[in-house]
Amino acid sequence: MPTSKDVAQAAGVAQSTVSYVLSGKRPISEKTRKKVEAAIEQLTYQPNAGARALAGRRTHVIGLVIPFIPELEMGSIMEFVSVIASTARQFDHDILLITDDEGAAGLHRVVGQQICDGLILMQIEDEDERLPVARSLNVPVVLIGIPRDPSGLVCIDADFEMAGEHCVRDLAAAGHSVISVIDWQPAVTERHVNYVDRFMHGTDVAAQALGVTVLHLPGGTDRDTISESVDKALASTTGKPAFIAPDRTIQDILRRDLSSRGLTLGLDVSVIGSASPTLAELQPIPLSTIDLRPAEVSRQAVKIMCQLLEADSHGPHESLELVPTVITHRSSTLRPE
Amino acid sequence: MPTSKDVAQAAGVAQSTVSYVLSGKRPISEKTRKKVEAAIEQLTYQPNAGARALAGRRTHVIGLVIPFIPELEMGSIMEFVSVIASTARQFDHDILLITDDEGAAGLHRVVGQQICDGLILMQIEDEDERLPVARSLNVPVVLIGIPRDPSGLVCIDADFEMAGEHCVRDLAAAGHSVISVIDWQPAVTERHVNYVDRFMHGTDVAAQALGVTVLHLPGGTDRDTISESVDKALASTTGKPAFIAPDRTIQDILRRDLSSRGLTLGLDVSVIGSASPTLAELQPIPLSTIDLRPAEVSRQAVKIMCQLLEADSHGPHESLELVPTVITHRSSTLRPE
DNA sequence: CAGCATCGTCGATACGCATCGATGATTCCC
DNA sequence: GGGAATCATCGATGCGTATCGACGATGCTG
Repeated sequence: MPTSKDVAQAAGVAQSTVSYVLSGKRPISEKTRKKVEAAIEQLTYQPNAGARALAGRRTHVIGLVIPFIPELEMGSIMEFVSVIASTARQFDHDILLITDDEGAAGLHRVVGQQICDGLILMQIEDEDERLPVARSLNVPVVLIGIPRDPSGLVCIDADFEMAGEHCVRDLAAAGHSVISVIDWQPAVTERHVNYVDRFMHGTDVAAQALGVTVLHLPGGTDRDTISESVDKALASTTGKPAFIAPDRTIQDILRRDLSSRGLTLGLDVSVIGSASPTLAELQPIPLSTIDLRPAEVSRQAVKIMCQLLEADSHGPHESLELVPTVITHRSSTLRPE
Repeated sequence: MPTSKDVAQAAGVAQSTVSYVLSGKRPISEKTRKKVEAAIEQLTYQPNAGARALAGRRTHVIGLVIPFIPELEMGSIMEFVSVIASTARQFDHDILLITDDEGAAGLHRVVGQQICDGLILMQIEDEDERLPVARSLNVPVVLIGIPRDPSGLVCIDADFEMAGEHCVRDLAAAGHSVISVIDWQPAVTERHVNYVDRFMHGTDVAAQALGVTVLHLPGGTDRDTISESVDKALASTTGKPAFIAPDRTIQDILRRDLSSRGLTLGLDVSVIGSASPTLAELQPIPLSTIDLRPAEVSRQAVKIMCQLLEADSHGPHESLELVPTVITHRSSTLRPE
């Protein structure tokens, strides 16, 4: 592997000059720059990351802490991971994967060994054991999700409250006076991620404002739970029923349950679910969805991280950003009157 | 951050002694070791990764190249990623994420900058453009998947041929004389990953050996394609029909199609699909599955990589490992006679 | 044309660790 | 009990880059 010294020699300049050509931190004459660039090209020189980190005190690596095999929702997690990684590259950084089975020790490790310049944490719980660590580390930390006490932390998430509001508003506009919200599955609610509460709160706020009724019903991944919830919903509804099922697994089960009762989506009943546009279109009856913008949340998370890194701010920061959600009408909801 | 020099000072020894205590590459007296370990503990010393990489010419990082948002199968990819990351930790390595939108240039980059000691590539296609690069890099590369020409490469994958064979054998044993194999969805087959061919070949081999008939039918993510395939299958079957649907998306559609025709799984018709045990059990009729062992494939990939790294073998290697698949009977297949 | 600021480049040093050769301290054997 | 072999430790050096101070060259001002 060629070093910057080799490049310097080939270009007939000092090693430091090569460094300055690369960083642009000092003026270099056009002539010298050309010579150096030619030498770099010819030797296919690439700076050594270890040496750069050692001398420059910057690794250009961001640690991403991913949840430990939650067995469910792997697909949506992958979307975050994938977008985070490619966005990081746009900011000239790489992503190091840290699995959550290392726990808080993992955070201390990568920061202590200076493998990473900063950390992005996913799947933040209400009372997350990683929070005290996040606050005490002297590197920037960005949370995807919002804990109960976000003080001293930098958080970003989809605006679940807005999402809940939008769903109710739209269904109310379509003429529904009773709207049933199916909860996320137990595996999610047990994890005490508070986006569930935020979503529910949004539905309540909208309901109150519009004078419609919102029913909160239990979710589950078995048919029976959903079936019971649908029973309850139908029993308390006069007029055509409406459902909001933000959990992807549940919306599948719900749709099947409704059609087995002979109810046609978009005709006898409205359903708003959550899915990528592609998947939503693929359904026999294209699904109206609330898009929680995972890609945009991921991009913002990386962007915020890189801003913090640039600001070189070791002191604690605090901010909270909510990404607006988008509701899309397809065929599974009644048309507004 | 404390350095090994600080530790040495605190313990009253030379810096090199601290290094030897940590690496164990030279004998150290019990007494000295204790002193050094105490100092490390007290200062919460952690070696600087950059310096270590620079001096030791080893980063302890493995690059993982993940496919670029294929929009489908994200869930299963995440399972690979997750297991690879935690297995790597067991071998004292970390995982750096490289998204495939960087293409071959990304490989050159991470190797050239010496960010990684080796690379694991996923989702290998028959004629993958990354193969020439993989062969020419002077770091170990492990492929998950098998290209058309695996010469000079280290490959690992599930034994799809065995999987195909097993499925047919089991259905034949259950009394089926005509067995329909539904192809993967076009999004997969268009990618020219050859596990599809290997699986199909396995089914043919078993069919020939057992004297049963195997029908290969097109797959798709829309109802109509599957429905047509089922029509064809039923038309050519005397006795009870049997289906093999290794594509996860397709098996869902297939199951629904069959029940809409009034056929009960495990009673009127056999279906073998592919799913994690958890998901398979969750179905209304628990699904008999062929397990393609993604976790085991991931573990092996990391293990092989670490062996190559240990052997310090820069020269090209060549090997091919197939992980045995496991077939599990649940209720969606007829019982053997 | 002397004096001074500006520009472009160089040499030296630091970053933190691994490793090699050397050196003193022990132990062993005849 | 003296020389060889072994053991435990130290000091010095190198890994490749970033950065700082210094310095010669150039341009400008009065």
